[in-house]
Amino acid sequence: MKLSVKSDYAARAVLSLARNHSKGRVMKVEELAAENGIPANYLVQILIELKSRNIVRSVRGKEGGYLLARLPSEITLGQVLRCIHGPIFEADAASEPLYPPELREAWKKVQEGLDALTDSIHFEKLAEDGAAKRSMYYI
Amino acid sequence: MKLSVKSDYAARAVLSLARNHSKGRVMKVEELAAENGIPANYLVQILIELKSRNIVRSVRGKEGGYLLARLPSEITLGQVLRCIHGPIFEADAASEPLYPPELREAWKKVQEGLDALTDSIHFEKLAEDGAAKRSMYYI
DNA sequence: TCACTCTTAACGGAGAGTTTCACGCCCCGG
DNA sequence: CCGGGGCGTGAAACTCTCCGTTAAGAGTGA
Repeated sequence: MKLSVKSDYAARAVLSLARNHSKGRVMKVEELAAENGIPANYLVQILIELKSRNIVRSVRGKEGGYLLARLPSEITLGQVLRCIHGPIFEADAASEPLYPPELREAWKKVQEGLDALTDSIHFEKLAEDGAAKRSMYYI
Repeated sequence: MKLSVKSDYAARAVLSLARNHSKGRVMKVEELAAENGIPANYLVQILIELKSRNIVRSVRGKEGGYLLARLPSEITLGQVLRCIHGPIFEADAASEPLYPPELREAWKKVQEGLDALTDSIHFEKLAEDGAAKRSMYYI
């Protein structure tokens, strides 16, 4: 099972926005794309999905761009992943009537555990970690 | 992110084998396939992968078939998933030099957590749960 | 030898994921 | 009020993995 590029792009974009959140600066799509090596036109679609889930916010017109819709401490990796991929561990065959119930429960348990795990990682911490690591080079 | 049918098939097949493990009975591919609604010819490929990872064992010739290679208590859902899918949460872009290290670590943390979670579910328990649930209908 | 089973490799359709393109819309400054 | 610079949206093209099928090979017991 591979983490799709799309959710990786989404996570990187949100991280970039989290870094600039304290400055209150809006970031253009081009900026986000160049900074993370993401195709700009693809990133637009991702940002729209993130916006519909109230993770980012957009400002139109000249001087427009994107910023976080909420505090970095309120945005988790799990929210971003579920926004892009829906339920993270979904066995669609599990709805069949003759499907072994014990397995269905096992999948559900994994799903819930994964949700809890990814929701424990929020972007405030990620942005801080990145800043700390980067500042070490200046000591 | 969807659980692929392939790993679902694998889990169901191993579960069937776990149920019959105490009886020491071998199961033919056709049997496993019919019992779980899996295309037989596809299941063969899955069983071969499971065999190469020492999860199941095969007996050739007439009266041949498949059985577990180890005790049901020693086989976990995580082993089956990793056998089919490799590392469960792999961000291949994470090896790029300019990739944010804090994100790379976050993915790693998720991966390790998921491995621990899926390895905590072994097939002995699953088979018991299924048997208990089925016996309730006979009370 | 024959019947039965697993073993292995190769093929192709279907569908999702990725990327690009074109055009419409909205807001601000002049 | 109008035009440029940004976002918004949908659709087409392309790639690639997944899923399933087919067919020929090889081991085992009767």
